[in-house]
Amino acid sequence: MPDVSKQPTDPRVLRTRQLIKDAFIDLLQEMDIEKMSISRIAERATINRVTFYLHYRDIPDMLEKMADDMIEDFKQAVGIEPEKPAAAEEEDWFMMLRLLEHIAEHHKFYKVILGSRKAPIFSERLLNMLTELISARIEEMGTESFCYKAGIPKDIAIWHGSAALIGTIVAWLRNDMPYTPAFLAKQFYLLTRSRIETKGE
Amino acid sequence: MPDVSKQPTDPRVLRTRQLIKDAFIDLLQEMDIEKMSISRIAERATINRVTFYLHYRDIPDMLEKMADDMIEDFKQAVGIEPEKPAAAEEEDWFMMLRLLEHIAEHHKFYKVILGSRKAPIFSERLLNMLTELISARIEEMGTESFCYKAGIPKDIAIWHGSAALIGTIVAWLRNDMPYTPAFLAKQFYLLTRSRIETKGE
DNA sequence: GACTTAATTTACAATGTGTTGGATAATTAA
DNA sequence: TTAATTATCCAACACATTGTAAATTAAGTC
Repeated sequence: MPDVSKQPTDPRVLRTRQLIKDAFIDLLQEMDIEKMSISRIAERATINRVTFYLHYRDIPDMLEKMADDMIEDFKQAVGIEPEKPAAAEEEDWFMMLRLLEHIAEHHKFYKVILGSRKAPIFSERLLNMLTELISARIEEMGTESFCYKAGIPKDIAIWHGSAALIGTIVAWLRNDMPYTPAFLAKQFYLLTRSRIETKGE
Repeated sequence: MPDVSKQPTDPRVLRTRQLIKDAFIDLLQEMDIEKMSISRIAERATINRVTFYLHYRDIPDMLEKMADDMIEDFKQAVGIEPEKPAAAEEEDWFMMLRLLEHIAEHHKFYKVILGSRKAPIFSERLLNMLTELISARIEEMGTESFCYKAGIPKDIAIWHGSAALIGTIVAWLRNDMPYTPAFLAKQFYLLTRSRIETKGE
């Protein structure tokens, strides 16, 4: 069994996992995930089927670990982890921009992984992450937020906001990104902020 | 092969399909859809495995047809089909209410089918339906709408709105409906309408 | 160059798939 | 009620995929 630790260094392991990932993405464009099999993946990846089992228990396990990696890359790219209790106001806009730019940069991957209705795990994980993010935002704002003033329960606002965010991104990807990240970020900012600031009167 | 037409009348057919549907919903609560097999479904439904093939080609086909039925029931329950260019304003609120009440009435079904991240087909279909719905709404409003005044492209507003709607419903189901349909409809109305009316000044 | 570990090869039992042909039972029409 | 139709059951089949085990080969590390 190859190194299970997060960051394998052996080039053979890296190569194999990359081959598997590429093969999976490749196949996902051709067939439903239902018809996906370890045999097919191994064949497309030009590795022995048994080798697959040295890295993943089964396909769901593979998806799980790939989703882990995705979230990891995502957080790092968008720069969420670090400090930043945020400068509120425009900080949201910048984060949204970084987020969309990161997706645009790897759109080939994200379109297949999120856009196809085939592997819900990925959208699911991203939704969870964004939910935390938005949740933290709203929490930060406290009595400043629109929800508070309008008496809207926070959790409802969070459900609404995170679903709108991921849904907009997915639709944007499915339509082959007809707007620039900056433009879309601006529009989303308008759609969202108008709720939080405007009515506060 | 049993009657393929939309409304089979033979009680044997109705019984079998109901048994399959119940077994499927039942199994979905226990296991990932990945581990779902025709064998298991047939066993749980207390029908012969071969009988399954008399009704559905395979599992994806079964999901497809069940989703068709769901959308059909949904449209009928919410009463979308008929005329009603809508009285604008509060009409939205009433539709949202009927929609949530219908879901609440069959929450056992919808929670499993939508709430579990296992059968994306259903959420997908519902999303499409709601997208059409919201799309029509925004189209109706024309130059009255917030998007128009703020210069937000319609499609972005539609992506945003429909994703927020279905996402909120799914989250509501997953959390075991902590709010009444009426209350949630009201909150959603506030979150949405504030965008469309407020900033229009 | 020796050691370590990944990947390959071959093999096997177990399970699920999709399709037969014929028997049985329920439904419907005469 | 009888006779028809037709859904379901049953047994069996070839086939593919799965998950695991052994021994071997190849690549990477020290």
